[in-house]
Amino acid sequence: MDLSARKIQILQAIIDDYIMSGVPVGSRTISKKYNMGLSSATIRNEMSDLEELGFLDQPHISSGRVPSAKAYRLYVDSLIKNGKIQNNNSIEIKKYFSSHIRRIEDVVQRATYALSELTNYTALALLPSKSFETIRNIQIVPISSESALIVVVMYGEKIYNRVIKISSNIDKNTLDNISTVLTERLGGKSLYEISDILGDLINTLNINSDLLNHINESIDTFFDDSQGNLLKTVGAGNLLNYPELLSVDKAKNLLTLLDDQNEIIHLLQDNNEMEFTVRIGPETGIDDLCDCSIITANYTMPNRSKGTIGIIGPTRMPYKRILEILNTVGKELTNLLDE
Amino acid sequence: MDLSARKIQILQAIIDDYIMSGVPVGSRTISKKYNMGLSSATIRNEMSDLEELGFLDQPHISSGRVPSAKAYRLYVDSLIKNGKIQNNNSIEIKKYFSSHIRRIEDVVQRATYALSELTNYTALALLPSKSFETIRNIQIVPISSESALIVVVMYGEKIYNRVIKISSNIDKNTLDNISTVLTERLGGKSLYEISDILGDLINTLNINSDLLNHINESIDTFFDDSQGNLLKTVGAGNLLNYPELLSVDKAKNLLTLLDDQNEIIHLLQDNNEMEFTVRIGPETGIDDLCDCSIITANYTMPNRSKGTIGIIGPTRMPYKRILEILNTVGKELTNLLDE
DNA sequence: AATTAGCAGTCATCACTATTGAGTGCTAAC
DNA sequence: GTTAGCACTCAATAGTGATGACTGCTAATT
Repeated sequence: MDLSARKIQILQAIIDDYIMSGVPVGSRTISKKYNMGLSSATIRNEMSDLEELGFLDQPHISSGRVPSAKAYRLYVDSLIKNGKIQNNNSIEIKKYFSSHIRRIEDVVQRATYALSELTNYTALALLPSKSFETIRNIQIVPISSESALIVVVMYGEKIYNRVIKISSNIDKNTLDNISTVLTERLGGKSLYEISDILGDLINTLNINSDLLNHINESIDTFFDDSQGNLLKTVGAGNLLNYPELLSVDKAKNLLTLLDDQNEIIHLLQDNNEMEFTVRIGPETGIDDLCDCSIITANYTMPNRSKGTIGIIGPTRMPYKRILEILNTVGKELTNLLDE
Repeated sequence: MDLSARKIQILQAIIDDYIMSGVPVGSRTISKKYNMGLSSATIRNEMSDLEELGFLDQPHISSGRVPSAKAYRLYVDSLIKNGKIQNNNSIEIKKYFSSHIRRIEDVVQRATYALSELTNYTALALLPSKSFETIRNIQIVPISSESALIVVVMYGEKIYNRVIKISSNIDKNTLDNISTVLTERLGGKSLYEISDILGDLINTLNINSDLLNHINESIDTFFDDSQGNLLKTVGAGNLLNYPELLSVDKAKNLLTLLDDQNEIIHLLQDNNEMEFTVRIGPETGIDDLCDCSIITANYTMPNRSKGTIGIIGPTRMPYKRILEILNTVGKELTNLLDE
């Protein structure tokens, strides 16, 4: 199973050539272009071995060979292991941002545009998950005699709010007091924890249980917020740039997949803390993506919660370059959010 | 120039047939299928006239005829003028909404999904323009010794907020007072008007000008909010369903157009208060859309501001059905937002 | 034992051709 | 004014053969 140095060299040449040309590469091409002092016949034998080992595929019997997902995996792993992914300083990412953009959503949106333009692939971005957010401050603000606004400020500047009905006999002072208590009790907690705490509060304080229930219900609905906007997608048209995805059916399936954000979100969220996650073809676990790779990097918010940014493109992809771009954009994004 | 009843009848038949079949329709087809007691030769003569008048196009010299944009225009105008656009009660739109969705964005997003599924075209939605929103309530809430949250509640439940720095010597009461004054002075105004008013306030009151300036700056940035999310797009993949748009170049251009939201936004915003706006092919004014039609309807928010919802598809489109669906969805959307 | 040259065989691609059929315009007859 | 008939056009389709880039295999070479 262990590959000889020569096999690796040949495999590398095939990968390089195929990434550049996009057409199956034959033994003669390798023999001539990458002069390693071997005849095409020898290359042929080695290629035959490599195919048997699962690193090469042959679209049809008299065509050249194409790297398999396994080959790309080997290649990408060696890139990452050998620390070949540096910052690509030639990339001018700053120019995509204007200084007055503040909201997290907008910063991420811009980065996604940047990524799509820089790579010419479809860029994806996942906003930080709510499960990392913790509450900083809660304030109930009356807006009419019968309604109030509950504002929940999270660490990291994210803000949720809801209008709730209140009975008209609650005055501003009472609301202020309740706000103070809630901030004390719920500060530092995540949205997932507060339902229980509020339940306790209702039992122990035994006041305004109506109001607290309303608040509890409101906070429950925070989870619905921007569900549709959790995922940004830019450059879907770029999918049509690549002949291997160009069959109408494939392209349509991919576009439909992008519409149904849930599946993609799950995929992007599952990135076990790695700096990069590279999913090649079948590794994505989604049938429609069997000819695609998804490469993602994480960015970090000041409150340590993590979002994900990445691209989706054909498995034939200049992985080194893309990883460098992603590295650069991810770091820059983290920096921007730090301000 | 005025068309005989017979010409109109024949034109109608051609439009109907072409909308259904998608292939250029010939004289014999009309003569046989729509038995109006005329031979194909007569139809041929009439078709020749209709072509000269600009209602029909001929893809090539020996093919059948295809309705021109002008023909569709005539058809659509007659549909609308004769009040043929009813609610299509067979359309189950309610099932697309679950009851706990509250935020405007999410309701509209759902409606957009619904529209895309019902029509099998690409659905677009434009959120109501900020210029219609008016301020209901302003509240400044301290969140730490050096920062406060300014919350601006608009009529129609939209809420803006920003974190601003405050000097630590401003206490909660002062903030409350300022909030009250601001609400009094700015209530009922639109975001566009307040800069001047705040300027006046700074001059006349001559207190806390620092804070008021901060607030002014913050409110200025409201205009940046969700600029990227003003436009919803669902079902881009549906563009690939229609052979007339299927050339790779065309499809790519369309997808790129959808990415660059500004152009579409302008198009959708320009709908001069009509119940429906139908733009056929060249009428869109966008080159890439010369084979597409855009049909939009308005929906109304409780605060009377208007958003737009619509679809984009090939010029060959069952206009009657689509207009009915749009009518139904638009009305339903207005109802939902009313609650 | 590894490498290479040579050769037969496979297969996608492309250009070319012929065929088919839907559709037109025109003219003469009804 | 309407229709029948006919010559003509043209897109679409299928079939053909040539081309060229491959491979796998075998026998010769190093």
